[in-house]
Amino acid sequence: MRQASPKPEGLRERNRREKHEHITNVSIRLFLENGYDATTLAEIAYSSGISRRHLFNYFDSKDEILFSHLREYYEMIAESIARGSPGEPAMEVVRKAILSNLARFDAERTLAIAKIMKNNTALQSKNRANEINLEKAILRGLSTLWPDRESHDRLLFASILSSGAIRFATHIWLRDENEMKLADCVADAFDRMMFEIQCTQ
Amino acid sequence: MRQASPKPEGLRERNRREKHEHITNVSIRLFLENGYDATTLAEIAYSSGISRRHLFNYFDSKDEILFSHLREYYEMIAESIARGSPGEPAMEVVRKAILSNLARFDAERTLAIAKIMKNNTALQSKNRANEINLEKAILRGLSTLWPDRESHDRLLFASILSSGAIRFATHIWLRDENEMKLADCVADAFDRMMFEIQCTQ
DNA sequence: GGCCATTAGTGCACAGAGTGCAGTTTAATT
DNA sequence: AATTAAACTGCACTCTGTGCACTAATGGCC
Repeated sequence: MRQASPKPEGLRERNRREKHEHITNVSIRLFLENGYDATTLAEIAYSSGISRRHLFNYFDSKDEILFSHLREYYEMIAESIARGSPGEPAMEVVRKAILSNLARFDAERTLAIAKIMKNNTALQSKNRANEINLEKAILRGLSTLWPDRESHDRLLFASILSSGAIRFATHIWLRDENEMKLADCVADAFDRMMFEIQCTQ
Repeated sequence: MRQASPKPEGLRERNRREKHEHITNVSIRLFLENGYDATTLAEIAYSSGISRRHLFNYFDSKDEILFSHLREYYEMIAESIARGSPGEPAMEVVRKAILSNLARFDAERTLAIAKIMKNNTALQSKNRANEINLEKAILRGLSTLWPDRESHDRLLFASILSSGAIRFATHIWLRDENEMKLADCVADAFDRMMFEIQCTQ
């Protein structure tokens, strides 16, 4: 182990992270006020106090402003899965990883983004496209835990089912807003699937 | 019943369909030759013998050129599911609908498009986003078959699982190109899921 | 402190996707 | 033949995203 992982985080790194956060917040506010399509990158840049050109040093695209915060969350999931117990069924490992990382899930921001996506089918599609990254992260984690090549298809299958369960849970959670806690929705969705599936490992 | 459904298909309608097909073929050829990103709509229009502006009377966007042919296929699936037997488990109805419509699935075009998407992650994402339409179509079909509101969540769950199985099947089929028939891949994927799932209906 | 490499940040010009609009041509209907 | 709707074109425009050349700020190092 080389120097563990704390990393002192330099001033520059911190500034960057904070500005990244700032731009995201400004953007979400503008999206909520005027709609996603009607908000141009020029406006976002102006309201954030930077040049339009410089936006692309923080986000690769307009969509990324909404979805990039999920990237590190997905990465955490992958790592958490990789640290799971190989004796358990794959789905159970994923379930535990999701539930144990739920505290780090930014529910408030997700709710705001869901509001922005409402009535914008193009954005919903992009959101869906982004979910492929969750599935890939799950698969990556599972493949680390069970590196043998012959189990790859089984793990792919498990990652598809898992991300399906998560999507189902999120859907219920967003629909019955505030009626259920996200953790319960996720637990229910996995329960439902685990109950119906005889996970033969 | 008013006039049934045969519809004589007027000359105009037919011309439109043929031109639609023609543009698609031209585009796929260009995409294969020069890549998706490097092929502009202006080139496609020129090679198709129409104006760039007029392309948008056939396709809403560049992506649509690749994905629109799936639209009517998905619609067939939905109708086929809606005609299923309500006594069977939902997953079984979907499985039968997929398998019985497989002859109408344009495998050749799908292979070409898969080739185009290879090494283009943005396009893969868009492809993934498009799959939400299959899931919606499945859910639509199932909801027609079981219109009672209280089973909606169960049907949503089934549509997520089904489209997951289809995606798994397609993945295997594309990976082991020509090694297995698509029908077998689909059957296997559903078998696998139906075997592992105790479909309690 | 002063030098230096790196990173933050700007401005400009450009390409390509997609839209609105005003207009012309073509084809089906009566 | 006249009418009407659809096919089709051209133009000007907006917005996203990129390449490039450039300046400003910052951290490390002597």
